[in-house]
Amino acid sequence: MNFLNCPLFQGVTQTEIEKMMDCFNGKAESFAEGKTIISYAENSDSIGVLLDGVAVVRRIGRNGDLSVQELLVKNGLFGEVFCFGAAKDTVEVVAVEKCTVVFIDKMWITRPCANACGCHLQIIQNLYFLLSEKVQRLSEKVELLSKRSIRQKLLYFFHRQCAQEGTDTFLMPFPFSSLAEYVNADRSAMMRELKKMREDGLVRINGRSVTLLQRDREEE
Amino acid sequence: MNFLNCPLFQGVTQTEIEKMMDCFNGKAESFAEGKTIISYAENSDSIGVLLDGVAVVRRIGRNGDLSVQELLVKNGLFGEVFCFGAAKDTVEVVAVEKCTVVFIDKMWITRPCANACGCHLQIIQNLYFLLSEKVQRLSEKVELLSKRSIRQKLLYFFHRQCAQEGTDTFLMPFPFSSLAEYVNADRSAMMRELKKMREDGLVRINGRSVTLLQRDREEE
DNA sequence: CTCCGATTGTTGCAAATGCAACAGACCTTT
DNA sequence: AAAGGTCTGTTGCATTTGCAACAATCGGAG
Repeated sequence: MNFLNCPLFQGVTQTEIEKMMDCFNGKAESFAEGKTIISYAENSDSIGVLLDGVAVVRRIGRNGDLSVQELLVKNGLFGEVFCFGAAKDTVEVVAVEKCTVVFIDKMWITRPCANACGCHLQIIQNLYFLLSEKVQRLSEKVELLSKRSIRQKLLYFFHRQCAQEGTDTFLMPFPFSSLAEYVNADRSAMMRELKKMREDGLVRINGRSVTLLQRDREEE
Repeated sequence: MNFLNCPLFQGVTQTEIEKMMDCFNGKAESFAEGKTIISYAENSDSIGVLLDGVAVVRRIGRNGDLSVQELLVKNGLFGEVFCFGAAKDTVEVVAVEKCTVVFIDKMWITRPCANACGCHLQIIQNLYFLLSEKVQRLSEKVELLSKRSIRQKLLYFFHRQCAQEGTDTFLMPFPFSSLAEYVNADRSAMMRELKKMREDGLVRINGRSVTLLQRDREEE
């Protein structure tokens, strides 16, 4: 098992991690496709690391409505949110393909362990960092979704990509069809708007390369 | 200064807190209306507790676009998110009215202090808990905003309220006009939809009391 | 090369939504 | 009682968007 690329263990050496595994008696478990890895209802008592495979986090409301909350891939972390904050409804982590998982007991996180691992604090800090990142991602998405029109949503997204790159041009990280999902709009409607924006001289699009043409301000 | 109602210090006694204040040399500072309490750019080095007053957290993009991220009231916490996760753009906390604030250095949070306060860990845990809650609130909002129609957004909101209460009736916690903002729709459009929903026998509305009439399923 | 699937691009039409404008209800203050 | 504010409720109209259906392009597999 290689933990080095796992964000949760950033800054901790492989040997330290393996030593630590005793503390929270962590052993890798396997789950076949379709199996429920863990279910957070009331009794949420551990978080987990997905060492291999793909899984989804899905929320099940009391009324049976179901929604996919997150997609987990190799090295992904799950349960960090539901372990402490008491979720109102059930959250399940389900294997989409064969998965290998290590669970870490919640208790281990909240107290120094008997062995007084030096890296204990490091991991708590990592956890904190990962949560912060998640909050920021979500805030950003809320802001995007709060834009009233497709055009505003697109501009918001484009500006953000550009800011990240530092230039006024960027390469789409995924196909336009996925962008439509992301901004929560119908694909054809989005394409139509994209065309108008091109005609209005707001953007230039070449394949997956998008260039923002400065001259627009005040999209409040 | 009374810290007892402050979520960050939950589970810690008043005397302990005051003793702790030495550790992170926390002293209350005052800010007049309109003043910037703190600005998180690169150099984010402390979180803060709003002991009194009202403030807003706002994000300023590189392009100058500004958006209010959060409203802080008495006992509110700020900076927990930006302190560690490196924000891409600047975040400011600004006093809306006269504010009293205590800052806690980031260092104090990440390491055990010299005095080895017993409650240190408790506070880190509280912080973690608060972050989890925030993630859940945001996830919920993303889910709501991802509904394609006003009707679906309203149903989602109503179901959620009912689930919380445990009944099929609940009292609106704020005026309908605010609900419109929350679901990110035009108020009149929302009222129109609300009327249709009443006509379709989905809900019954009496003043601020809303009753969900079961018979609907599959709003996917 | 050829076929196939995924992606991009387009269009007509119906439905949903935003916008503006207004009226009545209710509450508090003067 | 009168006045002013906020909240609720309504409606016409223009615009935006979703939906369905289809054409064109591209890239890889055989």
